[in-house]
Amino acid sequence: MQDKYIPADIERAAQQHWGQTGAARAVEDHAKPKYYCLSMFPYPSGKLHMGHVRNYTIGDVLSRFHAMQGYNVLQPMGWDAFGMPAENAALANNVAPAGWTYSNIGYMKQQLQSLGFAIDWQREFATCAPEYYRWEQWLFTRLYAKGLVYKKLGTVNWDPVDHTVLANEQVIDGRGWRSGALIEKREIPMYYMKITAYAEDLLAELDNLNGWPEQVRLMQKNWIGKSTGVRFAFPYELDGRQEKLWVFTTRADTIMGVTFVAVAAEHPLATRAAQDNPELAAFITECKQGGVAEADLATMEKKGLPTGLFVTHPLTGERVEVWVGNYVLMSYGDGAVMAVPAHDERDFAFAQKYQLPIKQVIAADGETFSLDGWQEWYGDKSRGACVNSGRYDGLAYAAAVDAVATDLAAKGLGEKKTQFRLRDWGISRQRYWGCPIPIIHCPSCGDVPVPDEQLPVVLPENVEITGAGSPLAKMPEFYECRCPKCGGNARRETDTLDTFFESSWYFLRYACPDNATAMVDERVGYWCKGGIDQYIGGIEHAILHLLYSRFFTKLMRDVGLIGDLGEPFANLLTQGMVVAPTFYREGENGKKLWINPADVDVVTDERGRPTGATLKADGQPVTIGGTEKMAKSKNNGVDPQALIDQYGADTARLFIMFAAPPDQSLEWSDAGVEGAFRFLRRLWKLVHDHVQAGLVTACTNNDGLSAAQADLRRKLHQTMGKVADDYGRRKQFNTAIAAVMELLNAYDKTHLTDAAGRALAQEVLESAVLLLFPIVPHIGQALYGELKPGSDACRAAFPKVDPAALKQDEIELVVQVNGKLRGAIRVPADADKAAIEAAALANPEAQKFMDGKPAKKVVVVPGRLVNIVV
RNA sequence: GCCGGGGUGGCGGAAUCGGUAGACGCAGCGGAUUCAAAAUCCGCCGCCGCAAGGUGUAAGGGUUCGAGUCCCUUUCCCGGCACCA
Repeated sequence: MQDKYIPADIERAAQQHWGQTGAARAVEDHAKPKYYCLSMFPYPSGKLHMGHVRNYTIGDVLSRFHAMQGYNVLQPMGWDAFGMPAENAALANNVAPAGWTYSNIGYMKQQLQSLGFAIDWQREFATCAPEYYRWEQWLFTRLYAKGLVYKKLGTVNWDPVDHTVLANEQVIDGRGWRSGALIEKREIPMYYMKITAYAEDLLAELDNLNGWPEQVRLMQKNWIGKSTGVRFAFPYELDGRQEKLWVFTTRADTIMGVTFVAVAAEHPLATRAAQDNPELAAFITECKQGGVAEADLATMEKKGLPTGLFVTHPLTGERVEVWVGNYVLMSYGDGAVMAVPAHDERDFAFAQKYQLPIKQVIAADGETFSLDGWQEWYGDKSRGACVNSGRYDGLAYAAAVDAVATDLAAKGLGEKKTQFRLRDWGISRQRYWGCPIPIIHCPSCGDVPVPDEQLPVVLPENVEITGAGSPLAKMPEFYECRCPKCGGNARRETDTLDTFFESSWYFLRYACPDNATAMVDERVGYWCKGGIDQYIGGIEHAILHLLYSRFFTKLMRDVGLIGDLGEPFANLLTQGMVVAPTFYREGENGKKLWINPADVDVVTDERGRPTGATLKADGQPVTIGGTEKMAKSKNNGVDPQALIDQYGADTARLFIMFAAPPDQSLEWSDAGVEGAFRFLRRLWKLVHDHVQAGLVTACTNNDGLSAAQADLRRKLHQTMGKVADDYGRRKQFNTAIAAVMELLNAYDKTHLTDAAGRALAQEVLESAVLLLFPIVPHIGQALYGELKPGSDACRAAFPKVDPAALKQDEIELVVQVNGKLRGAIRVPADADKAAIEAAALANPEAQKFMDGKPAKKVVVVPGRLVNIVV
């Protein structure tokens, strides 16, 4: 056996061995329980980042652990290959998006392989391949036929200089990222998926997702946002016609406090009023400035302007003024809201700003209403009852809502309604590098889906990217076509699909990536039965990707593609972000140039806090930004390759698993990598020294062991139990590693040179190597082969606890006086409460702090402590 | 702004069901080994205090025999907000 741990050699050998034995190949086998372990597939951005290493190491640990437990494991990998960065790279470096993407895939695949993940590479695919995306085009046409895909106007960010639609990410402080132009909202026709038709289902099934973190279920629940309220109308007469202005409210109990209504700038009433009101027209134009991101809309200053139009209060008959408010969203509900300034915080601020009337209609016991400032209780529907509300006076929330709804219904002006915050999913993108939408626009037949025999609509790969408009719209050879229905000249849709489309079903395709005649087949039934056993990915996907994937599973069920699989992901582990500091300098026109942390020296004060930073290249200061998730856009990614090259894959894997529990965000620092490497070298040396002294048969019971040796064997079997629990139930790997470190510390301190000790040493080392094998498989493969010549760690079972080894005659209990730790006692493991109490009271340390006073109470916590209260 | 999560030594973190705060590791300090260095090994290591002891889990309050853990308030940081993936 080599006396030195040389990672490069053993990692090459181990990977070669796994390749030759097909160790990671997954084949359907009904004799074994299956374990489908899925990690979110990467976007091929160029090279792996730390988040990938973390994500895929977690997946590999769980895969290998379950394989050792006897499961038939599938761990696939692929590429989420469509997306905006490829177009940006094309612009910046004058390379074709396809070529750029495929070369990134090549590099990143080799990086993943060098990390030794047990991935079944035969199932690999990239979503930009026509063999993949043809099936989503096929599905699109089915959904279109069912009305689950439809067309309507949607609002986008429009760059008036580059004449192009921008993503929210490309709008910075209201300006286009390249042109610097002020962004405008623009309405264009887009295709939408009717996810709202499944809102009730998507909400209800959250309750059954016991394998999901509570926080993710809660976020999805709030995102779907079911609320029950009342949809009702304010009648009005305009241009000689009787009309109705519809609004939705969850606070119908406050309807008598309505002092104005507010509509969105895009609302037809606002458009009509602006016709003869130049000031209002100017305000509406102003409202159209800026991007469409909700965070921007919600944080901007609330502004409004009266339209000069009035509507009639449906219950009081009073005239109510209509305002245009920049905070009212056309996309939510009817694009109009009733305003009750007394009982809605936003309306309160708005009314104060514009001196609009505020009418109190709810009173709570012991509280005084005042216009001096907003108080929490004004808007609390769980408190108080109606006042100043005529026949509703004295009614509390629920009763008042019922009474108001009944009265509105009697007048034909409203009814109770369930509303969702969830909106339909806009899937059209005015971009090149995506899956073409399979629609043909015919002047006489309208929108016609592309027939199956003409699928796939292949995305041309050699195009010129200019950053202004979609390249496809400039390619007649792409868009000129014949109508499938009438055969006349027609134009192909040039928009592409949102890339979330690809990632909403890829996990099913892994079961049957080679099927050229169908989207999915019966193998999905084997691997996905009861849901994918473990899904692992970043917490940033907690809402959109996971919700869309759940939605797609239901769509595919309803199109008859798969049986009722239920939810796609039975167990979900949301890993925390790998975050790193950001650094930048401001270029011309205030544009931020992001600088990689590796190129920066941070200056800290004596307490270790950063006080400034300089660029290594020129020694000049750079600005310190926030600590954010590692991302290309902020250039704060740390390349794991240097780590792998210097220390090997096992050290990289061990270090990132040891640094923090998986669901916690991890602030990147490479301090401590050395320690991970040192631990592996120490493990190597322990095994080496033992092997040099001669292999023996591992001990299987406590016969002949000294007391100290029995302690070590107990520690070993406790550790086995702890590590299995950490891997299997808790999914907390840092504590599993710490437990094995403790075990080896104890091993070092125990005298093991006699025959019984040597057998115990063999047992400890064999077990420790297998306990760590899921995390550091290369060194595990090598060391297990040395400890048991001719064996293969890949086929070894996970160590099993011997209950006999855990037995203990005497235990130690802590003694507290008034909750403060004062001493310790040793008692027989089976001592009863009275005996423990007596021993604790007799403890000299305890007596000292009892100060001669009698015990008022003695609390005995079995196996832990005794608390004496005086 | 709204929704979700988090804050524990110099640092990463542990404490799993309300029961010994700081496991394990990093950094640091002292020592052994060495011609020297690297590597390795042994010891120390929250803060105050000579010690006895006191004190300490973002801040403030509460519940409890007992609170890092439960409740309330405040504060800072992170993720998401529908066209980044």
